[in-house]
Amino acid sequence: MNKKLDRNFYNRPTLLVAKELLGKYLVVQRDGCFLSGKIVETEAYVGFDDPASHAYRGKTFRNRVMFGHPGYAYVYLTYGMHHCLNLVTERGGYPAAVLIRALEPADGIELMKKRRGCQSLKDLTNGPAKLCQALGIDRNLNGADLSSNIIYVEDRGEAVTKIASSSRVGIKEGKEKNWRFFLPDSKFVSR
DNA sequence: TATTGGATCGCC
DNA sequence: GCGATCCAATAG
Repeated sequence: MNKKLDRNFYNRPTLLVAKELLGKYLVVQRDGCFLSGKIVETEAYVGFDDPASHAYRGKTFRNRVMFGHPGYAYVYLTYGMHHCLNLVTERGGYPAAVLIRALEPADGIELMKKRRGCQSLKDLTNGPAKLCQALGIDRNLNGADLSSNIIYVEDRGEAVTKIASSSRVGIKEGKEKNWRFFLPDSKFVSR
């Protein structure tokens, strides 16, 4: 019943992918551990003219994965200590990705609690850096293929009824774009 | 080569 | 509200 999202899913307009990722499950399995969570919050970063995007000033060593083919993970370090996970969308050569901002923990909750040093279910994965820490996502997964068995997103057949949008979080420019999408009824949305 | 500030978090 | 702590992008 669970269906892994393939490259065709990611090779579409980023805003559409960002919305359709809501309600799907992010899975990370390594070292005999199976971790997953339902995606409840995303943000889109699109093209050459989006001042909030890492790609705005052109291709660099850090952001090169964003310029590559769809269906790969772009993981970067921010504030010198936190990792953030993006899923690359749209055609090769066009920089676009969806930032995964929050999950509802599903599988492997005990390991997530241990890694986060936190017992509260609500605070385990309700932020982009928190979910990376909980699932053990770091720059070793930068460029990872989302059609692999290490990291991927799957559809578990759950219907999404309500989606809300707002300005993106933590950026200075590009605030006029409502490119943050979330499930308004979820307790696991950030902030 | 030096400086600055960031798609954050957790504690004060 | 603020410090932690690395790296990329700027300025010089």
